[in-house]
Amino acid sequence: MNTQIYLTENGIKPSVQRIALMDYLLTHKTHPNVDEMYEALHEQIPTISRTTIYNTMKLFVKHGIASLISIEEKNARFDGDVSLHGHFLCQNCNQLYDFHVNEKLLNIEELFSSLDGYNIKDTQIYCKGICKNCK
Amino acid sequence: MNTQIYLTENGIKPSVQRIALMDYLLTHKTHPNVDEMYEALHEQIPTISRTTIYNTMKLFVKHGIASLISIEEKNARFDGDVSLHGHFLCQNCNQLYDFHVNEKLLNIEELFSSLDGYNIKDTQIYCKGICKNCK
DNA sequence: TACAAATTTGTAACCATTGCAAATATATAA
DNA sequence: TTATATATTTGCAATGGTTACAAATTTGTA
Repeated sequence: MNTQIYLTENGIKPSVQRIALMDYLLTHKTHPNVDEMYEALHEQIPTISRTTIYNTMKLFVKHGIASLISIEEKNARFDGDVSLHGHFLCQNCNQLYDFHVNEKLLNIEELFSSLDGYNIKDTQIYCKGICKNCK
Repeated sequence: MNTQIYLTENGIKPSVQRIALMDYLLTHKTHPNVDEMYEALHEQIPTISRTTIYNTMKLFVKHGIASLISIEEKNARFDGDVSLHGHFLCQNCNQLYDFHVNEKLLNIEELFSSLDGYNIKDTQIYCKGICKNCK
């Protein structure tokens, strides 16, 4: 799917920087932080600034085409996959894994039965512990 | 239940500051941040410092008797209720609500079926949106 | 081409959190 | 009790991720 069209369809005017950032998110499932995106895009867009990345991520999150992952204390991470899935942070190797959430539990109404009448815009499921490789 | 015994049973040497902080967490379900705890305890313990609160919260979290809630970008919040439940942040009034998670879904194995072999120490479920009062 | 609006950029500030060493409190041994 | 070692607390300085802001650049439009 064309990234430029994807941005436009989601109400975001495409620019060189925005396209490059969304491309990066969609092709790197590493949940990058701002510094990692800066280092990665610096070569192809030498003038890119961290402020632009912060602004763009905020814009993406507002329009629902990126998720803010706040599982790490220090850094915000971002994910271009906005389908409901969980994130597991290994407290030993610091790697961040996606994990699948059983489809039959995706029914938010049932899972969060006490939130009737609340307008839920974003759901995040975080786990911390030790991963298989580090055990 | 006596807070001093509760700390001891969880491997934490009780001190005036630690007891006061755990007492505060257990009697105030407001998910306070460090500043709020500092302001609240300053009167009864005039010498208390923010560093002590940070250190103590880290200790509580490590021993599993408090949860770190990182749903807000700026501030860390803490919860003395470590049973699995969700947190909802209203993006309008900024209030943080607890919400009940259906008991039959508490089976982590089923919910997180793809995390077999991982040692899960902490699970957090966050939602953001607009609360009933603000709609 | 000229002008207006939107976007990007760099720098300075902000501020929550941590590092660190001195001060204080607590536990232990003689 | 007194002396000594250990643990805890404290205040201040430093860190570093994020944001504010205004200038510079790019884009859209007439």
